[in-house]
Amino acid sequence: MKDVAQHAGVSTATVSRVLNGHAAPTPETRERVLAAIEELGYRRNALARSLRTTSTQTLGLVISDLLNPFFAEIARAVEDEARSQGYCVVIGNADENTEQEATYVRTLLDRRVDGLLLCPATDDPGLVREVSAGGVPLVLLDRTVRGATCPVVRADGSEALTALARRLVGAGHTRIGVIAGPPNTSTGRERTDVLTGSLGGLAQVVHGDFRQGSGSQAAARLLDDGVTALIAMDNLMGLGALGEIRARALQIPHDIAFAVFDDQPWFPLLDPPITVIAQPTVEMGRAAARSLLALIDGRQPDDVRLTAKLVLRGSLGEAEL
Amino acid sequence: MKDVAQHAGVSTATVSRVLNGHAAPTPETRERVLAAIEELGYRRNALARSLRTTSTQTLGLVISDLLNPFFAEIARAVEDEARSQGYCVVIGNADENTEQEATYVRTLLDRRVDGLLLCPATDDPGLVREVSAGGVPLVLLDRTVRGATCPVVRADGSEALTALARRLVGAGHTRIGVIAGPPNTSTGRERTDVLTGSLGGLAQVVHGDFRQGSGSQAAARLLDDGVTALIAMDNLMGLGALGEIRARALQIPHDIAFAVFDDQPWFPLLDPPITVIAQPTVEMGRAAARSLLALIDGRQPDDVRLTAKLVLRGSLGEAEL
DNA sequence: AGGCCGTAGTTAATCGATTACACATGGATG
DNA sequence: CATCCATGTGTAATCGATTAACTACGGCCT
Repeated sequence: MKDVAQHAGVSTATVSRVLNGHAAPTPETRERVLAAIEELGYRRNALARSLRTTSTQTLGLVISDLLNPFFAEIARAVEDEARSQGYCVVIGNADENTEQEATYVRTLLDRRVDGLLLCPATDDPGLVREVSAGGVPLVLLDRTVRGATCPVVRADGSEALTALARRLVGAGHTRIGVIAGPPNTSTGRERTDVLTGSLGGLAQVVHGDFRQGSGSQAAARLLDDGVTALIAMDNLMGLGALGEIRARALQIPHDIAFAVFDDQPWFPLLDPPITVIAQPTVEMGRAAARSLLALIDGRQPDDVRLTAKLVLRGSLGEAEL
Repeated sequence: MKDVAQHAGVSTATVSRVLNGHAAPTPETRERVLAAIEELGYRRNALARSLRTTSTQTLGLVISDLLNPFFAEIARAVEDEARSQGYCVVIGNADENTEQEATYVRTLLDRRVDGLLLCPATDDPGLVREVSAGGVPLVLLDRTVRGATCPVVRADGSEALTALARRLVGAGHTRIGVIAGPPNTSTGRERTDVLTGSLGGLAQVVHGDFRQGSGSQAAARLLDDGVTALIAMDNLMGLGALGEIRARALQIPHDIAFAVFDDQPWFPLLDPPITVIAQPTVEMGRAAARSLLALIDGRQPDDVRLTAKLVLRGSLGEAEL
């Protein structure tokens, strides 16, 4: 910057003013400065700027698993919204691992992100407290924690799940396998509670960890137990379950009715296409980013609760008639 | 930091020494400092540190499309490797868009990443030159640009593609539809050249843009033209093509032979399972991160060329006998 | 003419770290 | 006993920006 100033025959203060679009500089000086910048190929050091202004124009996003397309879509949406407001997003991948999650959150705080979006790996409020204590704006996304005091953005699947339950019961299923998420995550617990609640005593629950492997194992257990319907509580466990179903050469829906929480572009391509509960991922991501930016802005955004929708495609068989 | 120093009755220099594990401080002073840090909940400002040391311990990764699982896997691998060496990764999503790509690259440079991994959207060397001119370590990943002078990490599909071509020809296919990537990307061009080359005059090529929509459109065109085999040059276009095939109620492999470049976890679940050319995504990501770290370290890593493998699963029909 | 004001630009303090250099202390050496 | 060195710590310059406070200049009013 000193070089630019010298080159243009002004002081660094003037260069800074030009760069920040302040009122002061004459159009003529402005020109000279811009020319010097151009000529020297100068780019301002964002680190120094941030140090001085205590604003990085950066949001942190810590998600549970980058390989899960659900989170990838969310990340994408967050990024879009943030960029449109001049913010940049740093993504941290916690891998459904509490320790890695904490490490990432701390790294992001150390780098002074202006705000943090977190999809907590568990419902333990420890980490959230730590962030709040540091006074950094925080919004929870998809999942919440016990006694959360910050804004939360999530999808509500209750309606869709009860509708699904009603159909299964109506079609005469009496042994319904539920591949549930981890009970120490809000989404894992809530979805399962709603579904088993509406199924009365017909549900058989096995807990997985929101990953493919646990999906196949859970499916194997439940199929051994003789269930006639299988519901996976997220797309990765659904993928695992489908693998197990295929390995046993079972026909959907004839041998087994099947549905998944989370939609994926390839679900309609299966035969039959898979019935799902679709979450509005893009809207979730955008809403979360907006809430966080509002918070950074000093406003106090409300919680956002979007609704997930049951999409019937055929994998439930007669339950869809 | 001043507070910590005061609290421990030492100078900031000593605090800094403790923090950086320098030899100097007495075990006893060290203890006092650590206690003060603990008590005050002090966390050091990474911005200030980076400003002074001119090292951010951060790698930039600009990928073409976060929603493409191929890139998501790569990102994941890069991140793993980087973290294991104490580096953090900032991901930028270019969305197969040159302008957004340039914006992201510049943002990352402004934030003084220690090195940059780039999956270039086109083979235009402009942006690469700009980065090199700035003296920032750069490694290209998956794709290269014309006249690249920096290390490149990619997968070589030539062998797999010729093997695939041989099988198609051997099975008697005479009209083979190729859903190609954009000709201004190295992967788009090279894959297509190899395949059409080994197919003699039997190939019919339609160019897509590595996204789902273009895959369905290209498939529609080619199917209208009466091809008996369809090869998609990446997984998203493959997804689109499958949609079109399904919409027309065509049977694979009876009505149409089908294969895709890129593997995906759900390909084995289709009926029949889809034959693919699988790229070693994880190894690519790790290798790229390693190369970049070597470059940052002042070493001069070689280009890395891994091989993609043909995985036969049944969607080619008799071509697989 | 003298006082006042607005404008364009400069000087220098500051953000929070790192680190070269200076300094003090104490034990070993000639 | 003076000298020297090793060791642990403090002082202050520095990284590259922003910005409050100040100066210089010219015109306007009375």
